[in-house]
Amino acid sequence: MADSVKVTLKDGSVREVLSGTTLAELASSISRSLGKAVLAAGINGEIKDLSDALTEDVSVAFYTFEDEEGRHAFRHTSSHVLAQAVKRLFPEAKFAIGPAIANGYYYDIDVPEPFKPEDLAKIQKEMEKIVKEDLPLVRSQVSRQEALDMFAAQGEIYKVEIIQDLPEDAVITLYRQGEFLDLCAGPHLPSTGKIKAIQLQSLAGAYWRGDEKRKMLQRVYGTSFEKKAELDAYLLMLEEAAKRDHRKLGRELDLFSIQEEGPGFPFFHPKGMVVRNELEAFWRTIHFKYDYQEIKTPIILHQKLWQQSGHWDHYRENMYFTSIDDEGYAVKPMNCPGGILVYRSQHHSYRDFPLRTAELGLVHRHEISGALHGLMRVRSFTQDDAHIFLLPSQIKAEIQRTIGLFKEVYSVFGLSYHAELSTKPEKAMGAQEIWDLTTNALKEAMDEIEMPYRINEGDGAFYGPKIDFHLKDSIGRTWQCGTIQLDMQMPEKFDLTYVGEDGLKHRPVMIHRVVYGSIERFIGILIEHYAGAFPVWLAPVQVKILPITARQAEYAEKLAASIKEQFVRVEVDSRNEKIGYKIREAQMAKIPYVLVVGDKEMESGQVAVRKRGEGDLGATTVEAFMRQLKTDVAEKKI
RNA sequence: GCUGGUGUAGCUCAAUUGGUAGAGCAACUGACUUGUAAUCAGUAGGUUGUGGGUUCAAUUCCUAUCACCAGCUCCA
Repeated sequence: MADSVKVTLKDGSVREVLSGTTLAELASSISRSLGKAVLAAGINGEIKDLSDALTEDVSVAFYTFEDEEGRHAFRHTSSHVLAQAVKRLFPEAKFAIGPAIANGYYYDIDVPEPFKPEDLAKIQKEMEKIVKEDLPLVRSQVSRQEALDMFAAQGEIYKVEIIQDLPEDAVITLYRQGEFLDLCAGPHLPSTGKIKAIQLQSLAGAYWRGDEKRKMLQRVYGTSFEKKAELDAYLLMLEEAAKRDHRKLGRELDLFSIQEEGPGFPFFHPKGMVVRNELEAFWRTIHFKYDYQEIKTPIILHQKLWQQSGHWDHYRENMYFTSIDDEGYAVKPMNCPGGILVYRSQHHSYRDFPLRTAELGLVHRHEISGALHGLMRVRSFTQDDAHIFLLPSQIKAEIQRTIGLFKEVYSVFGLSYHAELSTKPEKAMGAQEIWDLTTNALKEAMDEIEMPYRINEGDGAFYGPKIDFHLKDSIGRTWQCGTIQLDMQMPEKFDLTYVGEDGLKHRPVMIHRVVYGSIERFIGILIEHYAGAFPVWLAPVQVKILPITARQAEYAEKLAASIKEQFVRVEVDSRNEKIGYKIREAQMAKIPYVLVVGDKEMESGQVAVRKRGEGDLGATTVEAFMRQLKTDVAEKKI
């Protein structure tokens, strides 16, 4: 071992330190020069605990709260503080896992009595005490047997299970802070005192190991920041985000409702229906452009169809059934069998491929009550479905073409998304070779166009692998919207054929895909994305005319009539209210254009334009205003 | 479905230890005829989610049930 080692820092500077110097020691001097606390460190690109000692020449990067790595260590340590506080207050508590997550951390804890909301405040107080105690986090390494014995002796059955599941060669480390000891890989902060602002957020049940057959533990969610001001800003941001909640805006803007008489079955009100119809109109235009043909298939179909499709075996618990003339029927949970029957009603040639049939199909699924969520998760929804029949050789190109369509649609709304490739689930139909083939086809198609994606193991449809497109809601939860599913099972089940170049019958491949996903969910996403302020082309009311007094009422009505003639959604507010009041209402209704007309405008034949978000733009001619409006609509902007 | 929480007027919320419900906004009526985010006054509106129970008395306590909220599970 050398007496000194060279440490190369992120900025390229090199320091020479005594061998055995810990990262924490080095960090404190870095911390002073940076003017902020160092929370984590990476050696040669690998995250390390700050208590690690330097024994050879390395390059070191230090992370502060501004870095993902620093924040992660910060939150991770916070979760240990949470656990310690719980242990002090509830000595009989057993601990499962407590990771750092996107904006905070949680800990899953087994307590004899579920926590009450009041307990949160108590726990938080104890956490603040632990922070004040500024307990150092000390790492130690133990053998597997030592760890098992220790946790078994303490009755920490979950820790024992975690250790047992670790790979044979795993390095097992423990962290001690004061009287509290936890199994953990780290990294952690050097001491609890670094955490300045703590906020416990919520309580929830969570199954141990995410398995609904195992015990439900108590999950405590919290967040923490380096400064109180950062915490306050974050909480304020959450409050603002909550104002965008589509369930709240849906009621305030009178777009839709969900009533006790139909849980999970949304009602679309006139204003919501405008948005929906515009989305459908746009959908039809773009599908015309991409060479799709539209069909419509029945909502209720005979049970034997669902038995043949495999839905009876794989999806029955989510379906609604009925009987007609003593025969069993089911309400469709998916559109594919209908699309297949349309395909099968004719002979097909390879020359017609890819054959793209689209359907805005209303499906019903019995989702469990706890899963329902506004428009995002409902029991009755319209999928903007399409079934594409094609030759195996056309798969890659068609997948890429479909991804192109998706990108075009999402970009119109300025939505950001991420893609996931979902592979074979446990409850799957078909041979492994087919799954490998189709899964690889999807991978290849994406890799070739450099489409980034994650892999979601075991989450495919029962008939094939899929690419899912996830969009974010106002508080960052993601919802699957678009999906492209490759299917070689249904064509087999339904004995679908086409006549090939050789004059013989062959089996086509099938792609199922939705862009919006469900119109309902997509509208929910859009409401939150736009915070209810829809662009002009989608706005339920595009123009509101406000006469200042009753004198201009007639002029306003005439104006409205001429605007409406051009298929613009216009309303007049001729109530006897002050102009300020009417403007306030129009703004709160998030109407993009307000036209104020008083005596001046009436005499000159003009309108005073007030644009949402920009305020009073002054008077202009009706023609000039209409030109602007039409440009907005045509460009689908603003 | 599970764990916890919530349910009072159209909306947002009140109602001391149990003493049969109030406010603001919205609605309606009237006055005011108004120049860019709230004019004033008045009227009406509730079997307190629903069904049981305890009690002289229940919005309040107990119980069942429904719906909703957070999360888990499941999924577009």
